[in-house]
Amino acid sequence: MRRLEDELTDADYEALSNLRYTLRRFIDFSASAAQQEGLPAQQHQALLAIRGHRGIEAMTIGALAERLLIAPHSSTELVGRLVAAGYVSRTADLTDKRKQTLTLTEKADVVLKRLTKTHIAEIKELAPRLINILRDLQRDL
Amino acid sequence: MRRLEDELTDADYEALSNLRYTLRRFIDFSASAAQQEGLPAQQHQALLAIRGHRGIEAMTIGALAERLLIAPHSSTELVGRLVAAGYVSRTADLTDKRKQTLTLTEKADVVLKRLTKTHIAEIKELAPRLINILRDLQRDL
DNA sequence: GCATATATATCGTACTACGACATATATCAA
DNA sequence: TTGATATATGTCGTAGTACGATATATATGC
Repeated sequence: MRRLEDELTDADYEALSNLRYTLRRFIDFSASAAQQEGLPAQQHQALLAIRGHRGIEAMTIGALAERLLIAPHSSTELVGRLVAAGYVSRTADLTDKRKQTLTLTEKADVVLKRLTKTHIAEIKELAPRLINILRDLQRDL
Repeated sequence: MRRLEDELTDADYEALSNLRYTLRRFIDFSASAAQQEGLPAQQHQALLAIRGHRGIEAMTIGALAERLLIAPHSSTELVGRLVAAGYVSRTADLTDKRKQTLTLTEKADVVLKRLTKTHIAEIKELAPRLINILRDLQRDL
């Protein structure tokens, strides 16, 4: 379905712009929902990453950094804020004392549960639209 | 397919966490690509929004703000940076002198074209994975 | 032709990630 | 073991960007 010349059409730019707009709206929705619960967006995502972490080993500062695509020392700071706000407890790993294992507090569980329900509902609305945009872009190039 | 209780399972958190991770990777890819071209991520997205803008009327500061979901005066500042860097020209609208119409410079066209090609290629890779994650989440709740 | 609304602009502030650097613990080779 | 190097986390100052508060110019409606 791709045209022979590898030039871009107005429709290509428009489709990509629409994708960004759709993503932005989701991110904006998410940030607002988190803010209403008193959580900055990054802290919410950290909680989700910790809660959603699957694996034998517990979540650590470094693993969180990888999951959030931030530098390890940025993860340290983020966790510092979460601990200060009472959302996360941090204890030294028994087998490797350099590592800090992270656990959600009851307070975090409650808030995250509410937020997750809201988000899944929002995604139910968003997904069809997003899938269409992605299909359009896939068809191209 | 929803369970009777409206409780969330570990798999729900994990799926949502995976979605965020996937989105982050795309955003990170995009920011890196833009940075390589010397553009901060927000400036890249502004250029895309201007170029991808469809409609009879030209893009303005206010319309850009709406499209990027930022406050009008943040749009002013963003455009200020773009003009300073030679990516955008700003001229007063003839019919409404309050408005500033925005146009991409040749420099911006060249850079944005390269970035857009790269992005469409990346989306071709990303889309199937993202669509699967979205489908999983849709099935739920 | 005044009152109000709209569009854009300016300036100081706050938040957060980063770079540079530091410390503690592990690991590995000799 | 010991020492060298790597890994994990932590600290502090800096920079970038969006915002709030506020200001100005132009439109619009009565």
